[in-house]
Amino acid sequence: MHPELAALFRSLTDLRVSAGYTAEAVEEKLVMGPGWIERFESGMDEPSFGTLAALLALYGHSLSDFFESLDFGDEAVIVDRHLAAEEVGESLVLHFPMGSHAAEVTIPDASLDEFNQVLLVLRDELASGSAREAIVNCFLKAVELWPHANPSDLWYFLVAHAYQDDFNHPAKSAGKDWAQSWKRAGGWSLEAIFVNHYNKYLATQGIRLDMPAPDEKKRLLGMMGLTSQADLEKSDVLVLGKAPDGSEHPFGVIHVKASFAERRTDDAPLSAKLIRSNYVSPLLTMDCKASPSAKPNNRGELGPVQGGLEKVSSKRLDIEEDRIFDAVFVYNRNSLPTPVGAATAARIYICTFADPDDSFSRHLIKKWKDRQGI
Amino acid sequence: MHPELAALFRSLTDLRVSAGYTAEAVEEKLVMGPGWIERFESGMDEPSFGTLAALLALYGHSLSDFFESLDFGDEAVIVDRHLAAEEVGESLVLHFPMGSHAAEVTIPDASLDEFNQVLLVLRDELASGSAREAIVNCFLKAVELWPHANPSDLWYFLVAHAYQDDFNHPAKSAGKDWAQSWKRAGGWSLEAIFVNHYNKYLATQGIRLDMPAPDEKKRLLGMMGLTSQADLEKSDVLVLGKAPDGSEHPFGVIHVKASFAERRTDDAPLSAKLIRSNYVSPLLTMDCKASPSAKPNNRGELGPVQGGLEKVSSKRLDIEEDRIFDAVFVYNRNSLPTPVGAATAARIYICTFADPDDSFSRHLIKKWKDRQGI
DNA sequence: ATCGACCGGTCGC
DNA sequence: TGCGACCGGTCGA
Repeated sequence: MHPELAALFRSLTDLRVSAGYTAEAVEEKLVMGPGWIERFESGMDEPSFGTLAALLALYGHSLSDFFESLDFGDEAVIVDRHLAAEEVGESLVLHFPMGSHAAEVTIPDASLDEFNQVLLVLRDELASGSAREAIVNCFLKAVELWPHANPSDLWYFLVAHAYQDDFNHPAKSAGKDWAQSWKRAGGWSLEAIFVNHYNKYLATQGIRLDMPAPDEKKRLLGMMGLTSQADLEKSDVLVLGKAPDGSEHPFGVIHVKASFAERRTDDAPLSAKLIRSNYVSPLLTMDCKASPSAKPNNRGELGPVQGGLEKVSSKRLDIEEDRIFDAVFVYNRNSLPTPVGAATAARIYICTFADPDDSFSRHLIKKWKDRQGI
Repeated sequence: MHPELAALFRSLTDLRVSAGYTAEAVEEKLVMGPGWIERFESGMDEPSFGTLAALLALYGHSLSDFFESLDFGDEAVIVDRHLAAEEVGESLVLHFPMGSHAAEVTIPDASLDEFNQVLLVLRDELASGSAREAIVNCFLKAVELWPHANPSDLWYFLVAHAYQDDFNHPAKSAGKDWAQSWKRAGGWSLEAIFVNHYNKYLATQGIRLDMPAPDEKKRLLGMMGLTSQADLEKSDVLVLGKAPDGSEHPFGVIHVKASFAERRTDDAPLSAKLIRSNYVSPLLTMDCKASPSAKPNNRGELGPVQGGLEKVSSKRLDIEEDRIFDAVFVYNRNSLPTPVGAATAARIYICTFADPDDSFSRHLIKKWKDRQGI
């Protein structure tokens, strides 16, 4: 909030006292929980026009009286946005609300100009095209400009919050719950991001990722012996390999998740079937998770590695011991991979978007070669 | 929005035109998606103070000038709330935002006075006690006052929205994301509601529902042969029965869900183990689900029954064919139960909160008797 | 402090 | 059209 506006709201106290009301009396009159009047008067929260008008009416004042003394001075008046950015030295600092905190996150070696390029991709494509295209292209622009940054941070702190800023969307879609919309559109976009990022390189290896339409998906899953409705609904991205004779054969399913929570077990039944039939069944995840904080740390949910003194999370054990996926590829640099040499049932790898020739590609290539008996 | 305030916002058009700006030019200057200026000027959306101040600054005006002509006249100025109610004839009409709609839902044979009693329970307990107690007591008050109403509607349209109204909470918790808070606190409260509602009656039958602390829960699950960490984390409410010698024995787990979505399969592995060991493993659910609409219909997610012409949902088949729970008790009068006489693997029953001696209680009592070999 | 499960508006099919 | 899976702030343990 602009400091002059905050100062003006502080003057509400005098108006209230002059009118002979205690804060509690006003809260009771307006049927509010305790403490709201104090918060408005301290400038901590901004009342809506309706609420402010109701308060002033109670105190015998008008909105016009009230704003008479307001002078923003030389300081720029800025629109309040869900996500704002500033350049600090060589870094970019993102500002956004997180729970009750005004959070800030630093993207090193990044400029405001680059930030605006990334944001512009989102805004322009949201105005003209589909949400999925907008999110995919915005994120891919971000990892292209900042290959050194943590992809999970760009996803969780930048793209997610930019998407949830009302004003980045065309006004015709106003009223949407952008947090819920992000879950749907973001989750779906993430699948497309991986397909988009890996396919050009994988094509050189005779492999292709695909998100086919339901009928084609059903046909391909059928070729892998998966015929249930649940398998159809749970499978995200299919993996296809080209045989020496040029024919294409499905040989696995990629599971995609922005974050884990308890939802990691959703895909387990399908994954178990794939693994039993010697198909690939890896999970690709941003492993986004931070506690609300003024300086949030996107530490992910996988926790410490096995063999140390700290408690090992059930999420890590599901993978490294129970092998609910045949491998997990995490695009969060803060997450801890399975240590090299550890004898686990399945492994966690850390990846970035810097080069598609990475451990995930090699996982697919190896399996495709193995299946062909080479 | 108050009509006078909407009229005032419409005057923004003149100020903008006088200042020589097109709507598009302002959107570009303030880095907004297309259409926002028109929405503000049409009174469809309320700008924040910061946004309004930025617009007026651009047009060479001040907030004080702007509000000078505002006169609310005789019409009452009311605070804008997330949930509002009015009495229409013998009914209560609830108003709340739902997606881009201003939604309304009618509770028949209910008064504004009763509504305020229900709301007061919530507000007072949120101010002084825990969120769980507040939600449990608010809902139980609602079903006590309105036993004829659809419990799922009271949960989903009344308690949920009342909880998500910032002003029903003490201001010290401002800034919370109440929609997310509702998911956590509401889901947990729902378990307590069932325990609270059924335990008095079940005690007369030697049965008790319990939500024990982790150590005790672990011990009781162990008695049923459930020792994994996942089973511990997934089990909500335990069912205990009293043997003729007075000793208490766990004989099942109650699964509780406000709504299904894809999350219904989360509990399936635990439930399968319980069923194999001849323990009870029912699901209790509000089956809340409505499409966003001006007149939302909380139709639930179970869809049409088997044997008709319409497509049967996989949610229904999971239960009636795959028996992922040994029975499902739905507190939504709009949901369709398994027809009497249908030969299904497990059944869906509709319940209310009018009398705890219902099909759910009988399900537990029968199983406890069977297990004792009576 | 860390770790866990809670759920519902969204939007493609 | 209605059904389906998408996910993250919350808050007890």
